[in-house]
Amino acid sequence: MSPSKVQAAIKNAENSCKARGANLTNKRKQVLSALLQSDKARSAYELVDYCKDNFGEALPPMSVYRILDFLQEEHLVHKLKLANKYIACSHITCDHDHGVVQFLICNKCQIVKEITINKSMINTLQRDVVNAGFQLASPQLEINCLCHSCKNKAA
Amino acid sequence: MSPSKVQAAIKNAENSCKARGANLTNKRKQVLSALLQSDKARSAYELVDYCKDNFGEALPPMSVYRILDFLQEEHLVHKLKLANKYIACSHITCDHDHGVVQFLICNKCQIVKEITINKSMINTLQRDVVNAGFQLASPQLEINCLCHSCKNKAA
DNA sequence: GCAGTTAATGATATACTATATCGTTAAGAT
DNA sequence: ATCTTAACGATATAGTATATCATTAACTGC
Repeated sequence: MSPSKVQAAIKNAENSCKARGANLTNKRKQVLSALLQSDKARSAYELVDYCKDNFGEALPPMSVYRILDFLQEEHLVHKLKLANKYIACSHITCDHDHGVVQFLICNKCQIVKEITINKSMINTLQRDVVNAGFQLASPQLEINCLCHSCKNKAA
Repeated sequence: MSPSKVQAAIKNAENSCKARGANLTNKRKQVLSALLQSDKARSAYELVDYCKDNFGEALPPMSVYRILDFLQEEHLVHKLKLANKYIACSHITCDHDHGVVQFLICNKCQIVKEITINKSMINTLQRDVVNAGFQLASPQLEINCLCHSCKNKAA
């Protein structure tokens, strides 16, 4: 994402936090912008390194985890459990309705692609899940995939 | 699963391994039966404890991981990445066609429920994924859920 | 402004998940 | 019987995450 877009997204996030009575501090902004700048998901320890390299901040892992918790509570960041990595929520920069977004995660290189699928599909799935006595944690699924480039390498 | 069913499943697994030129050793059987006996997914270290308690075997973690790798290669065990835990593949005990099985994983208690969904749904998803330049690693999805019991506790 | 309180961060320890590597034992083949 | 490979043991270490207690910063009411 371009620097100006990152700045805009941070500004939006700041306002959204303020509206909820929360405080987007400098360090929290750093972690969020590290995720916004990245085209792929980052692990907590990668964020530690990133902040050290780019902001000169010796942010310890514990702080990064705390900040990630905060950002998740504010719905600014999402944890991909399939990869044990974190991404900035896409709605930060684009809030008009795109349908239902799903995460495709490459099992090899862990690049993440977000695709939109038909809403009725998720509704159907949701019904099946409820019939089984469960409920969806989120309409966004994490889907184990292989990306095109890794598929070619594997061949 | 009842002890007799576990025994039957182990027997099937043994034959399937033999047919593929692999060897289902005693320790591998122990790990597999630990998973078959469980109604929920188990972590590698839980399996270490289970084998110690139930078979008197001091199976070190490294061995359990090796055995899990083997069992996955033989398609007897599946790793749930959402939970970092392992389950016995359901087709071991029941091989007739049930449609497409999906894993519902409770984010709180990590109980796992397998449900069957309409095959056309997965086909549609698959098409979307391919259009995005990716491919599904498996038709079985891991789905972040909340189970009924944990939902009630939370309320 | 300042004491009291809460929010944020620092520091340290430790748990949990997983892999790398090298050595040893057991099983099967010629 | 030796050779070879598969299986397993032992140890070290990497990677992910949480618990806990101390300190600092920010905010509140007076």
